[in-house]
Amino acid sequence: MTCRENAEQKAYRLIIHDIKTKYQPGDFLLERDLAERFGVSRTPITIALNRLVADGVLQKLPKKGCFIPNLNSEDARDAFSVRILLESDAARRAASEALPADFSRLEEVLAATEQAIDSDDFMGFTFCDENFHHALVMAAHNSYLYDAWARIYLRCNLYTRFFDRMYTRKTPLKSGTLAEHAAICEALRARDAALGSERVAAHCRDALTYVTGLPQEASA
Amino acid sequence: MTCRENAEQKAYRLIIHDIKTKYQPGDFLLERDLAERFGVSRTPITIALNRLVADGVLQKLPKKGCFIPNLNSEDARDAFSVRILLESDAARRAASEALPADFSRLEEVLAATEQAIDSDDFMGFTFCDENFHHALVMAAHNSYLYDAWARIYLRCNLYTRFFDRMYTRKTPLKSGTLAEHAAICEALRARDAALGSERVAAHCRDALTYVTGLPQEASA
DNA sequence: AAATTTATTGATGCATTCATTAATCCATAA
DNA sequence: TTATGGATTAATGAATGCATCAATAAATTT
Repeated sequence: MTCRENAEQKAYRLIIHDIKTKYQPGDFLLERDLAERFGVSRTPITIALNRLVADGVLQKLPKKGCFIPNLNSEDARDAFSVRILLESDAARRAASEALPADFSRLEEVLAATEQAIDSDDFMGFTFCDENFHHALVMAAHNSYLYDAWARIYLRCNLYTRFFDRMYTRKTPLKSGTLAEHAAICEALRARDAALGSERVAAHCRDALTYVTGLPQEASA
Repeated sequence: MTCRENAEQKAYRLIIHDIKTKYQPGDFLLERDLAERFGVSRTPITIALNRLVADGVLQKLPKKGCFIPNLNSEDARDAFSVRILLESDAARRAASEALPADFSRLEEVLAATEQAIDSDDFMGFTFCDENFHHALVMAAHNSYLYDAWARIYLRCNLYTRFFDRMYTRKTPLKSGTLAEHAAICEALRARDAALGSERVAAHCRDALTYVTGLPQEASA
């Protein structure tokens, strides 16, 4: 059991949170600043930043530091195409591999999503959305697939968050998302691999459209 | 330009080399030992080890350290299935996206492979084999796809190396590999996405068979 | 005045030191 | 003989200090 949280793990988690909510493309993340704000020394910050560079979330210049990369719509398409490839394949596998516990988890998340929508809780909705996709890919029961997917999903997610903030959307909490999630779940329960993977692919394409179907080109 | 190599980058590179040639599943990698042998302090070693844990190459126990995970044939199948998914998709994209420079690079590697086989140079052959697959995925011109692929390829490669060493193979340097690589290249030149991706998938399945088609179950 | 050189500043890169903790060994008692 | 408990050891976890380098500002030269 990995019970207590490391300083490095804490730093990793908090930095991701800051990236999602505080920083924007082009910003440099200063080690000393992060260390002071998180109440740790520079060492665990350095380690966490290097992990994020390896994750592709940050870029790094020697002796200059780590920064949020500038992203264009071509990047978004490339990233989402990999996510679609992995996540639709996960659905294909989940259709045959998912266990009762996986379905329970998926429907637990669906219920929480519904509740977040009812309470008009945007943060809660976003959290549930992420949880659903994680639960979906975990239901494929392939840890290598999950690892690869989780990385690209994190990067895709950052795009979405940046665009959300750029246009200050507190989206209408579209119940469309919930319906699509439920439809995916239904296909998996029916053990229909082709339908499940196609519904996931379509759902991810929607997410890409949500990101790129906007006036953008904000960066170089 | 990222010209000179970092202590951390050096550590990362040398640790991977040691994993491929020196350590075996179950072994713990001691930071002090690595630091002394590489002539650096513990700090860059710690960072490199954490990257390798994030890569999935190593596992980590709190206050115990990093070790080579024990792998079974189910792991190998799961890992290779992800590699097949990504690499065959890369071939599909490369069929339409590859530029003249990409074909030049691929054929340069093919020539080097032939030379390594002629000189009965096992190390050189292995190096060329890796280079071909890297060049292939790079020809897809999707950096996100390349990142995801490179990670899973590294892990698959480690399996192969471990089994090579476990059975002390200095394989006959099968020209079969070269022929398959050439056939893949040919399909890409013909801009035949379906044929290219199928040939890549078959080639990767062969690699999986090479790893799992052996008396094994050597570990828990 | 413009350009080039130099000094200052502030950041990362890395080594070192201290703290923490898990495993081992050994002595002692049941 | 076996189990238990404390001391020891050796490893990671984390903080600090120093070196290095890049960017900026200032000063000097052309």
